[in-house]
Amino acid sequence: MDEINTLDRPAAGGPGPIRRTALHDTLVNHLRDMIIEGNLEPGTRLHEGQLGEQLGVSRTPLREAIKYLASEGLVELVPSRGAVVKRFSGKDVQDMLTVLRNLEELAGKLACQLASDAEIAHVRALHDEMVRRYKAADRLQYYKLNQDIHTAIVRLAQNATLADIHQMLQTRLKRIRFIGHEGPEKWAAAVAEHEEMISALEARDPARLSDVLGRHLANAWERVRSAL
Amino acid sequence: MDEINTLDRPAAGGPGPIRRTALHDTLVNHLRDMIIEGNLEPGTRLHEGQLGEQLGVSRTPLREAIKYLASEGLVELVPSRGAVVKRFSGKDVQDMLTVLRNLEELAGKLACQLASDAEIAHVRALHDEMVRRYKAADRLQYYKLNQDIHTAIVRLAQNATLADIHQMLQTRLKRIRFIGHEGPEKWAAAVAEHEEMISALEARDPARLSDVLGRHLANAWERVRSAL
DNA sequence: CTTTTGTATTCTGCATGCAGCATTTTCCAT
DNA sequence: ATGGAAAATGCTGCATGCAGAATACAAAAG
Repeated sequence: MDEINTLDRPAAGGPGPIRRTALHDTLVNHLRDMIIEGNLEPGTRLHEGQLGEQLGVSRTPLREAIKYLASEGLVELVPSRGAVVKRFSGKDVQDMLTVLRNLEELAGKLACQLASDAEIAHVRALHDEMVRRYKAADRLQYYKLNQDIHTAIVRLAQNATLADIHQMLQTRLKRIRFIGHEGPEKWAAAVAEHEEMISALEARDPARLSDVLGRHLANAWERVRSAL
Repeated sequence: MDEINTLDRPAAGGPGPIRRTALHDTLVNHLRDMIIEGNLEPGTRLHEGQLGEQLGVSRTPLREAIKYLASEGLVELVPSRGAVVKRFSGKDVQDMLTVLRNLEELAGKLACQLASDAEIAHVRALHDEMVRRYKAADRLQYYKLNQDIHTAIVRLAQNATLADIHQMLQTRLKRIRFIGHEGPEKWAAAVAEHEEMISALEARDPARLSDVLGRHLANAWERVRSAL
């Protein structure tokens, strides 16, 4: 049992006037996590009554959260039959990676012009930490830092729309990447690509950064395709 | 008074089992149109009671539609204060156009490989019709066909994600473009660019198509920037 | 006249109730 | 036993009700 309303209240007496997160946001995030982490598998029907009871909320805010996620593309609305967790085909994933690749290539170019030295240093720090996790074979933290780095580079482009869409695609793909467990040699290759990314960014070489980001995501498809 | 429930019922006795559009979809489309066409200006508060009465629906489905549009980025949710029509700054528009440009460049490349001759001919037909509207100085239909052509080209890329995101950005920008009334010479230039697009597509020249689509959208910024 | 404080109103957020559609179960005929 | 119709159940979709927050208003103090 994981009632959501309890998660909602922040520790009392915390410093500063912490604005209590609206239930809507909490619900959306919670459901999104459940989908990404596989607690709700693709094709699963989102049962309003049952889910609501499980989360400790009534159907109304739950339905609103579901509509929000539908617009995000994580669930599908079937008239008179509720909502189901969207299932992505192999081609869907390939299509998403194609777009993601193009967006990151753009972000790379922009980042080289717009990023400050401090920001680049921060990305380098993330990278170093990721390499440490890699050497420790800590897959979970490695994945997390990996995504953080991509997100960070995109943010350097200082384009809100770009960042939003990138985040959306990243979220949709998160579940897939969770599954795709590449072997040691491909993992090493991915780390090497990251190293090259950072160095291109530090050199502020847009063409090279864009190029390596593109290759990186092209390879990503190879890494996840086996998982369908 | 434009009650939405009446629009909902299709003409009785029509051929085939026409599935009645769910109210949710109807509401979303209606609100979207109201925002795009400027009936609801940026910054306007979406009053649940008032809007609901005006449209002839209760607050519940209306709230769900608003949440959907929020995820789409057309409205902004303010905790405990409802929803307001999102206002886009000049930089926001510029950012959106930057991303749109990149997406269309990608679509152009893919379209050249994947489109059938018949599909290309269809785009050409749209273009010819658009030119007729241009010569007739029918701005409204010209705009509509203009957007249709861009949408059609993106569809040729056969990438659902690409099409979805493109559609989303196109929608957000629709309102802005509605306002941006360029002078005769810029209008002529836009038509010329379109002509070049179609000819590059017919020649299946990815580099040229990508290039002209990019220039076209770079110029689009010039055309709307005055409207802020 | 401006600022502030207390009150009243309005609106949002969430829960619940009810009607209609979908699905499942039951029962009868073959 | 099997196919099918009809009842029964469960669920979604929408409307309404109620509590609490936000805002608007008004009166009083500076």
